[in-house]
Amino acid sequence: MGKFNQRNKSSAHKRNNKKFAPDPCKSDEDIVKDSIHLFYLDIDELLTNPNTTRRYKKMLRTGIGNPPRPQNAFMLYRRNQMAGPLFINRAPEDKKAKFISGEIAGFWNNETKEVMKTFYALQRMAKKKHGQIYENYKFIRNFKNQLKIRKTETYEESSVSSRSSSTETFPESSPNEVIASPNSTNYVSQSSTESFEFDSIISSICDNIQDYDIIYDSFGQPYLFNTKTDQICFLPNINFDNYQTNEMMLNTSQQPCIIQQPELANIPQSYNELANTIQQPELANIPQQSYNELANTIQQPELANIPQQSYNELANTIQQPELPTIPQQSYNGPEFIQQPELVNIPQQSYNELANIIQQPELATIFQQSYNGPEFIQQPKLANIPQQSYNELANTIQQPELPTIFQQSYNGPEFIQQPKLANIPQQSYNELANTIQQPELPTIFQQSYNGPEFIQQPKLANIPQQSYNELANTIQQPELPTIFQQERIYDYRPDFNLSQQILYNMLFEQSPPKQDGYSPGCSYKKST
DNA sequence: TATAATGCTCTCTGTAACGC
DNA sequence: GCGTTACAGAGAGCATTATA
Repeated sequence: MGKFNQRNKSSAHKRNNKKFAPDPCKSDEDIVKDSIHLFYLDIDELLTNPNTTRRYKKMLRTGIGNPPRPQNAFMLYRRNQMAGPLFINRAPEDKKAKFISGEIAGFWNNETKEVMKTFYALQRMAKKKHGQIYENYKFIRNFKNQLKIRKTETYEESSVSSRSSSTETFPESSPNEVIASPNSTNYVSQSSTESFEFDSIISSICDNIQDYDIIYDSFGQPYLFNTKTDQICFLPNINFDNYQTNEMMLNTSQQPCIIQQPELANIPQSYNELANTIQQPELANIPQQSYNELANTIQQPELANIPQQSYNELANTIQQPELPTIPQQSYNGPEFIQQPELVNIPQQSYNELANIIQQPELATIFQQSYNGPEFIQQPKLANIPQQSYNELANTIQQPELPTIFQQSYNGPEFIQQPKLANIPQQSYNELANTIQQPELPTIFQQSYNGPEFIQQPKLANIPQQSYNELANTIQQPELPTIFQQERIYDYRPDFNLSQQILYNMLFEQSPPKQDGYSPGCSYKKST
């Protein structure tokens, strides 16, 4: 469509907008409710920006992105039409968007005033809902020249390191300085075959870690820099990308984060609040609604195949057929809220559970988990079917599983320690690789799912320390190990960022190796 | 004038597997 | 080692209207 036409239609829409202004005698909700227009999507679903879009998926992949704009009347109309029988069963060759858009535009322009009025009401409702989800959202236009700059920045970022989302990360390390360094006399080792030197350097780091920094050249290649001797060491044996999460967390916890990218200003507010709490603004960009897609993105199809709303299938996946006895709605979203008959958690049932799994000391933990203030203040969330936990305990014979599930409902720790919400969600990949227990990431994902997260952001705050403590209690040391790889709460305050990364690399269990970069990346590795 | 959604097509880039 | 080919993944473009 040409610019000229678009400008003409733009003026037409202004007329329409005035024509279909809010009705002072009727709310938008009533307008929609009274409409006889056929809706092929649930109204609530229609009003919500879909999570199947490319921008959403990109945000899942990169963790960076601004909230989508609220849908306008035509977009709502088009989306509804696309879900209708006229288009949904159409052959792929007839589904080209360029034709469909025109076709739907034709429908739109021929619609009655009543239908138009309905969709303008929906537009206002969508905007309202959008405002609830993304508080303080403000649309920031991305001009073409800015886009070009941003693309360049993105290219450089990707070629430098996926860890470094901004240049503020390492202001003390100028890439130019570093790239010249390998040619200098201070350069220690560049060949991966020089393992002896590498080992000796690592040994030196262990003894004097505070003398070292990590610096990067313009290709993103990390080097070890001895601040006392000014020596630079190439680190061929360490995949720094594995420590992305650690660095991100350290970076934001120890250094002020300056957001220069305009798109970051539009972080959904609900995530903003979370991020503010945990002092990790970049984590706010992680879409929390869909871990299936995340699993798809991270190329772990087996994770993606675990339906999050279904414990039956989960149980099948992990080959524990007895798990289907877990009432599924109790863990998930609106269904749970809409089933008021599931009331009153008998406290002793958790004692019994603990007894059954032969760890009486857990009884206390369980009771706390289910009796926090939220339980009292949010009675509808208390609707956890009770006998199910008994049945679960009777059947599963895996004490850690019920424990994990219950964590999802948050004990007092959660309320009293909101800052412990720092579960890096991008790290499910590494988590899944590490633990090799597909049910565990799935379980954790449950904790973040569903509308409750958006509507009740505090419910997302799973206290991670409690996992460690819990895991210690039940004598499953692998659990704290898993989480420790993903977070650093016990970082050394006397270390700077680089030293902390080194510290974690050297003294913590190495995360699984990953590909250096995925196909399609338009940058070359340094040689 | 970018962008909200959509699904297809095309282009670009990197990698692997070949043959020479 | 070099060139070619095939493949995969990512991203842009298209086409629409309304909006900031």
